[in-house]
Amino acid sequence: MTNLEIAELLRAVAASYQLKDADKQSLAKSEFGKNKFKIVAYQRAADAVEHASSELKDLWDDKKLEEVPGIGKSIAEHLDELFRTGKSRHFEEVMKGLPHQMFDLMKVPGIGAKTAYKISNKFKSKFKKGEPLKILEELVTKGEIAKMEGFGEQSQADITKSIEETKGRTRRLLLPYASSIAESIVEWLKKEPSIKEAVALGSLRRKASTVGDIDIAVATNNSQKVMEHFTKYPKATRVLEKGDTSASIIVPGDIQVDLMVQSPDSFGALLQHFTGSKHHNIALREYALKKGLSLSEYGIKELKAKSEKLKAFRTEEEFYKYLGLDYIPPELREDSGEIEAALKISKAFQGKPVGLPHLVELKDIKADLQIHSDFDIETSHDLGVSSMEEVVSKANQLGYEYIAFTEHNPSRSGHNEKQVVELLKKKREKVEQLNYSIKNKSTKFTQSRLMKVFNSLEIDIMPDGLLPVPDAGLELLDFALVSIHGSFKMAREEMTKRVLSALAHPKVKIFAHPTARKLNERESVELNWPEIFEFCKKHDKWLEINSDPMRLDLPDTLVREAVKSGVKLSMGTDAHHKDNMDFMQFGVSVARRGWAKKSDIVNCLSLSEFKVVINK
DNA sequence: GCCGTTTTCGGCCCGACTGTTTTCAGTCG
Repeated sequence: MTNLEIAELLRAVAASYQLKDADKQSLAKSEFGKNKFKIVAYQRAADAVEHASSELKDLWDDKKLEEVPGIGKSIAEHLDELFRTGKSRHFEEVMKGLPHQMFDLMKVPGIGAKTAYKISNKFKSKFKKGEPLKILEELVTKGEIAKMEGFGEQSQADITKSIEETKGRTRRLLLPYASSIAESIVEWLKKEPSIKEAVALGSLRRKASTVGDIDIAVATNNSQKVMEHFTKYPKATRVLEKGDTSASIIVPGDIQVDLMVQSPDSFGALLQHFTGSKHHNIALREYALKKGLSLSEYGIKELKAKSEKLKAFRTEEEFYKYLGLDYIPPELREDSGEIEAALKISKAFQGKPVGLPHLVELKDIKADLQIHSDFDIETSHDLGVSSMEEVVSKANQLGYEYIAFTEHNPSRSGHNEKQVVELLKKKREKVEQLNYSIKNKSTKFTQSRLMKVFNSLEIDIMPDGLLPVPDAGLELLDFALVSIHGSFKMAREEMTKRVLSALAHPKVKIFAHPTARKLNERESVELNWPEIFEFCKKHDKWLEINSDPMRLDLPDTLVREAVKSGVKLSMGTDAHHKDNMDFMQFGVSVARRGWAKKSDIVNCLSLSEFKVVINK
């Protein structure tokens, strides 16, 4: 079972408990609502599973299920049974008597447990044949839903539109795409004079690898006007909600855009609230409650004070400060220990330096360590389209001290070993020429800040762990990257062996895009990460953070693990065009989300420092 | 059902919006 399937199962269990609570007739009054927190617990567990960095099955193999926050003894036991026997008697017991189609209906926004139950129960026989969502579509088309008690024409129409939008919205948005949508909406908002500020928040501000919907906060003293203006966004295909302080629209691509407004005086609390994550906010509010404070998007309330006067904040910094916390950068707000770390008093806890890390920033980056030029060495995969000279000039603009050219290795079919070595000789000569020009500040490079171009190569890791380049070819390189480009589906231990065998070569320094995932397209390969980390640390190998927005690989959660293990990271844009070198910002966001500091990243070393570590 | 540097018992975030109700339940973020 995949993590997603398990998460769906846990949500189904949560929904079942919800219905049990609601079933007043079969329960004594004292029983009513007693599952309230169990429901929350199952929902939290579902979220945790969905966002887990490893396959749950692997964690189960290693007996580490309970290490996932949100999974305790009880759920771990049920999952254990599920993995061993293929089912859990407890889950089945809880869901007994409920039409299983209802859990499919709940995937439609606006349909929760109760609505789903009512519909699937009423049309039991119809749902028996065919796909639940198709049947639901038929029902709304025939006008059957509007006839039900508690429903009407409006709710039926909403369901119709939601089904349609669900179909269009199967993928999550990559960061650059989400940013551009948000930018154009912010631009539209700023045309309304009463808007003092408009900022995109949510997962976009936290720089999550993908974005589900777009959240925007506005500071204004005239929310009425803002609501009018926002819902008239020319590209909006539907207005989902429009209230006094918040509204939602749908834009092309079936993407939901949520807006919240607040007065400039209280804008800090709204920024904090709407940036999330949901789990960060819950944890923060629980922490505040213990101090007798209640948090919301409006500000902070003293619970004891009789007046319950609300304290307002202009900025987020003031908001966190009032709680006795250091400012928590948005990238860290995932409820994964950031609140504890931001607690000032804990800084000297047990003599260990805790506290928040000083996260790496884009300006700290002095190099790009994966770039593909158009220099043709008859590669196994796609060549770049910019010349080495164009890349060098772009690197100068970015203020880098050094870069590495990492074209793919010459294809193995079509070349014998001797030919491969010949091609690599050609490339080495070219790089040497380039370095000569840079060093002597030839006319093209008079302003050059860039001091060195490294001769590298991105080499396929063959299924047997061997490299398709002979030693005589590897000798020509300053260092090499290795990466997986085929045979992705391999058992974890076999895959681990494959990778370690390739990494073991002395010329190999970097494991590039280590999980080989492609967002929305391809899942990660399975690897024994603790073993990989241990090997890298022991042998001075580096894990790449590939900054291409469709990869972002290592993923943030694994970056965090790597950093904890003391493994060094290398940043590369994987640029196949000089303009793609701007992707570095996305890689830096991943590094920050993984709590990486400057010292964790080899690209932050100066050229002279880098020259030392590259030969270690 | 989960969780813990004021707790292994006794807590568990806080609010907005809508439709179909006459005062709230359901859903969402």
